[in-house]
Amino acid sequence: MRPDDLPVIRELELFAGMAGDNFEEVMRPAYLQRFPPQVELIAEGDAADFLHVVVEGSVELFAHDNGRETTLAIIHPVATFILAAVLRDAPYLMSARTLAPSRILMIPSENVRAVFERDAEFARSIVQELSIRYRDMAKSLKNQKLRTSVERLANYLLREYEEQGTTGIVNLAIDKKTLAALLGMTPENLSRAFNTLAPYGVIVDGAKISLTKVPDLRQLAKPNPLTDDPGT
Amino acid sequence: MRPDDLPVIRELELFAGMAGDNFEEVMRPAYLQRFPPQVELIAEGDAADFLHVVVEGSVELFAHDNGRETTLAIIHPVATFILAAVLRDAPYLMSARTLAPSRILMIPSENVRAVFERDAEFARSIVQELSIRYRDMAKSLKNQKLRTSVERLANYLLREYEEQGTTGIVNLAIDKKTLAALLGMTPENLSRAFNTLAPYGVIVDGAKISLTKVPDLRQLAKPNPLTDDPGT
DNA sequence: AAAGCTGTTTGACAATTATCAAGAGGCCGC
DNA sequence: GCGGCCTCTTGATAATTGTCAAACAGCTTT
Repeated sequence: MRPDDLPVIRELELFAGMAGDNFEEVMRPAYLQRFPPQVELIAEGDAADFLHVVVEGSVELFAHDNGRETTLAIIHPVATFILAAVLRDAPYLMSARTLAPSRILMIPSENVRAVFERDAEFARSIVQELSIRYRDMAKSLKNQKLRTSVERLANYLLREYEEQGTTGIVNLAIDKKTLAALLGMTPENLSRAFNTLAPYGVIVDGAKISLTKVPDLRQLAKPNPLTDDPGT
Repeated sequence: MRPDDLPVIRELELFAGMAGDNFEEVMRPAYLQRFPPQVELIAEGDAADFLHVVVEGSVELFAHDNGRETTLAIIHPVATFILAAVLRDAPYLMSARTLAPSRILMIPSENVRAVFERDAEFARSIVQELSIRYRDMAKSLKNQKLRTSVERLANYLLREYEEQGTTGIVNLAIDKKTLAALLGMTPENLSRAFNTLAPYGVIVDGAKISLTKVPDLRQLAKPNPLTDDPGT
């Protein structure tokens, strides 16, 4: 592991409060690895041997059932994934693959659990992280059950619009195919959903989306903090 | 609170391991209240002032968006709900209403958080509970995104079949209307989904469902522990 | 430049799901 | 008993979403 990576990880809310010694102990057996895109890091059903941290790049969490596949979340640096499986020592419910060239920190689960047992501050952080993740998952379920595909796309665009600084341009960081899976629709339908949004000022040019009538779009999307705001 | 209620609550995995003094402290300011059916206990957006425990009866967690409503979970005794909001001191993402006459224990959030800070065993239990809830939510999302409504119904019936002791009879504990909302469909469609399952040995008589061809039903439903098994 | 590949888009069509309207059946109060 | 109310079901229809096939653009490889 590069020495200049540690501080970045230390800044992660999950690790920020823990005692120095314990941080050392968690990190000593960890290793940081570089992966090309489209590498499957974990597969659903596998034992949760490592807590993963996306240090650089991005990771897609997806799952299968019935021969179908869907995307459940996209993880951007710096964040952990599959924390719940690690804490319960249970099989992963999702698979994960890199979307971009990525550097992934892998911490053996037993070390995470060991330090959790004796570092109260770390335990507190874990609870906060888990609560956020639970709530994000609840929001995703509401989004999926209560909205049509066009509404989901509209709200996604508005969220990205805010996160990317409310310039009129939203850059899609992921493939349209992956976006379709994340939004719970087929790529064909995503394409049509973009067309449906054209009268609301949504202009598509590859991965570059212009939003020229944000108020109109907002009226259609009816964004709701209790469904949309991530990380609260 | 009745004296004979405390032991039941103490048995809850969440409270089982905590020190006696701390259990006292959490319970002293708590109160146990009786509610008739269809009482709204909390509303989404409200501040999380109390951790709720269903001691008797049952509670539906539901949410709104866009004028539509959906059911996210049904809570049976003895279990907590809205733990994540309490821990984060954040607004509830879901509303809750009693389905049956119920007794609900309400513990002030600050007491939960206070004891969490100093009882390591309690903290451990909270992490386990949160992890389970997170994973249940992830399973619900997979269920919703990867399956058709008929498949969701078939898997629901098979889960109830197992939980109710694999006699050929499954008793629906909830309204068909509520079941429809839980499974993410309209009541009309639930009715039709039952008809679709008739050739697979599903015979409906009010709330009493007979399953006469479980292997056939299983072949249709293709149940998957990573989507269906609750509480793991 | 041609061929092949991937991602995306479009069209035609089918399956799924929702909506609206109406009716059947059970339950309760009067 | 009767009417009203509720849940549930059924039918007709519409909206939404998915599937299949084809075409195209942007790439890279040869």
